[in-house]
Order: sequence, then C-alpha cells, then structure tokens
Amino acid sequence: MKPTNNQDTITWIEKVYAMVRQIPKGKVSTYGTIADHIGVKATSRMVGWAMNASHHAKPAVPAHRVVNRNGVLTGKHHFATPTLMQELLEAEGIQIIDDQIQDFKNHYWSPHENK
DNA sequence: TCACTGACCGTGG
DNA sequence: ACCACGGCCAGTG
Repeated sequence: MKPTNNQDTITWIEKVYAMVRQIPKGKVSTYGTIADHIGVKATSRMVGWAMNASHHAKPAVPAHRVVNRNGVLTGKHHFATPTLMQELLEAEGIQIIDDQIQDFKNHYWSPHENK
C-alpha cells in the first residue's frame, strides 16, 4: 500500500510493534529475541522502552505477551494493573505462578516462522 | 542544550 | 557459582 501520510521515518520501534502483534495467542516472546530479530541496532532495553511507548501507539500492542529471558512478568508493574498482565496470559491458557510462567519454553514463540 | 534513565541480555573476572 | 559492566535509541527534566 501507499500511505500518503507515512514517510521513511519508520524506526525500529515500528518493527517492534509489528513483531509483538505477530505473536499468536497463547504464546509469549522475549525482549532479547525480538530485539535480535529486528536488528543489532536495537537491544533488549530498547524493546522494553518501546513497549512503554506502545501504550501511546495504535493499535495497542499486546505487551503482555512479552516477558524477559527468565519468563518472568517483569513489566507487569507497568500495565494498568500489576495483575492485568498475568490475567491476560492466564486467559490465553498460560499458567503463571508468582509472576513466573510455567513451562515457559513450551509457550515460547520464535519469529523464525516469520520472514 | 546536556545528561540520565529505561519493562534487558550477554560476557568477563 | 556469583557480581559487575557495557550496549543501543528515544524521551524527559
């Protein structure tokens, strides 16, 4: 398509949003994996910061499907409520105990499927 | 305008 | 095995 109002100002942040939205329901991804797949220009910290900005982006990015390397809901505290992230993940069939995703690697989603 | 921080991860000692 | 530090972009004070 040809977005007239769009320009080449697309930054790695846009890619972060796009990739996070590609995460299928019931699956989760990590900051490092996303950052690595986006490009070496971005690091895990940048992804986390982008997620914070995602609150301002549209459509809303399912940041609740993004967790840290340990499979822990590190960013849960940044959601509307500190339990919202866990609630959303549990609603997708993911079991979480003490902010720790159970069988995390089994729910782990890798962008290798996407080109 | 300059400097620091941020939802992290990897490597070195 | 544990502790400490660097790296990258953008926004805020």
